[in-house]
Amino acid sequence: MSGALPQSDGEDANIPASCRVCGARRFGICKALKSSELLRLSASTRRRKIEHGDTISFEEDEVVEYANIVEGAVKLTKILKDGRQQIVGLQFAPEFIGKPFSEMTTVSVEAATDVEICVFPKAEFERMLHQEPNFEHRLLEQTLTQLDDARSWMVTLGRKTAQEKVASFLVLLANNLGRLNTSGSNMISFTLPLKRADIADFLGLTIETVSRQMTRLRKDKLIDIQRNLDVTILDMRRLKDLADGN
Amino acid sequence: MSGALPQSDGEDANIPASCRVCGARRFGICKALKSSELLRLSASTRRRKIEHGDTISFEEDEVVEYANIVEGAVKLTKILKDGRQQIVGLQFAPEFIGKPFSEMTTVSVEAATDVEICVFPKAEFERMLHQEPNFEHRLLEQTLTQLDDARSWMVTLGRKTAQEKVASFLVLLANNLGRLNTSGSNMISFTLPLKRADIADFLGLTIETVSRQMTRLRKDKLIDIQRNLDVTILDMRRLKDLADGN
DNA sequence: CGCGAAATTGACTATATTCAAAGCTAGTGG
DNA sequence: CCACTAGCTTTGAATATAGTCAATTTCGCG
Repeated sequence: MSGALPQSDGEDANIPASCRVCGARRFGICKALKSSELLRLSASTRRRKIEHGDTISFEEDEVVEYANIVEGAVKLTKILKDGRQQIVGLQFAPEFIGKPFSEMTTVSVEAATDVEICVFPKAEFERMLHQEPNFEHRLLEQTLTQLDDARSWMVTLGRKTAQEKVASFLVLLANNLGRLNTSGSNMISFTLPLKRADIADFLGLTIETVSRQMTRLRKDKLIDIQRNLDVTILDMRRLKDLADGN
Repeated sequence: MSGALPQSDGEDANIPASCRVCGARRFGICKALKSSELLRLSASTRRRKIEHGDTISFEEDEVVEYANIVEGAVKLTKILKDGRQQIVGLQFAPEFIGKPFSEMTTVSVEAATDVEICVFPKAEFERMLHQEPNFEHRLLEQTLTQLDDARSWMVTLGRKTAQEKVASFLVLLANNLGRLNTSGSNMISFTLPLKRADIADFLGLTIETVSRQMTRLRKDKLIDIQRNLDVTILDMRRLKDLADGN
């Protein structure tokens, strides 16, 4: 059946059905795989849906599988013994989740929105990495990007004011989730994938401080918020300047 | 000549002389190279000494070469336009410096101590990565470790008090530079590779706050400091607990 | 409509910053 | 060898920013 139909995108007709619409195949690590390899890997993968708020794996869990995010956003968190928490990363489709070549994870992974992931068993994934240098190369590139992101965020955590932190957060989301507003102007809209408590944990602030800064940005006409979670950025230029400390 | 002598460590006698005593060969990315490959790579490398305080490469420089740290410690920094600065990483021998597969760097690299590095030209290094999957694998492992380190430090920056930050910094140094004190007790000593201003930039604090917390740790008999830069940790257990927020 | 969770707002407090002054330390030259 | 300087570091006092605690308001959902 698949062989008879013309492929709209001109790609190999043999790629697995579940991969065909998967962003990870086009922009994630699976891009490095040939169709035959994709087919083989997909034989041992499975899709899993995770509800918003559920934990995918706990800090210091044993590593037993890896995954690509197919849909949604996840947060990576670390906690101190007394409960203080820090979100150390937000990841969106089609990024890779997991800590290859390790026995233990060092972060908790939690679904920030409703999430769909494509799960690889540890052994099969690592075999694939070993056999296909391009695959590992791709993973290296993603890891380098994540390292860059982490270091940029360190500047936010260490050196920015509460106001600048909140602005930085909104700019980050706009870049990852933002859609041009239907009104046709250059306003950008998105739905917050995190509640205030999580935003606070991401920014190293308290809920109250986040709330106050949001209010201030609203009063300054940089953003608009509807029902606590739908954000419209009214002036991206000024918001970016604020985020960058100008 | 080299062939006639028995090798004390039983290793291939053909490794380049400069690599023979280099920590990167045993613990860094060069560990992944066979002696023939090491020989080839070393043909295009050169050693360079950099004085404490000198900048090795600037943020947003074009990437033209990579390097291994042979001796000493370097700091990776990012700055905001108004001059606020954040150190986003400290690296010690035999770690790798550089941003592979990129046009531009995203951090400044500066010698924290007097430093010796082993420089690879961009093209040759990337060719080696491409030809030798083990080499790239090793780089991936180092990058994953750096990502982990960065994320751990994000907790320090976002969620710890000034006191805990300074304790965390001292524990970090003890792990990387510490030597058991000559007195034979379980005290650990090292020389600070950073002055107060840099420590402040690493911890997201001011000079004065760092100084006050150091004084407090000294008064609490957790550490001792001689001549502003020689630190002895008197009670590692308590210092670690403090750093971890217990 | 009414309930519980989440977010906002207000008043007060604490922690770290800022500004200012004085103390060390290492290196230089008399 | 000592005095002097320049650059760091420490210390102190006042201030500001974000945190804490508490009260309301808003939102989402049965």
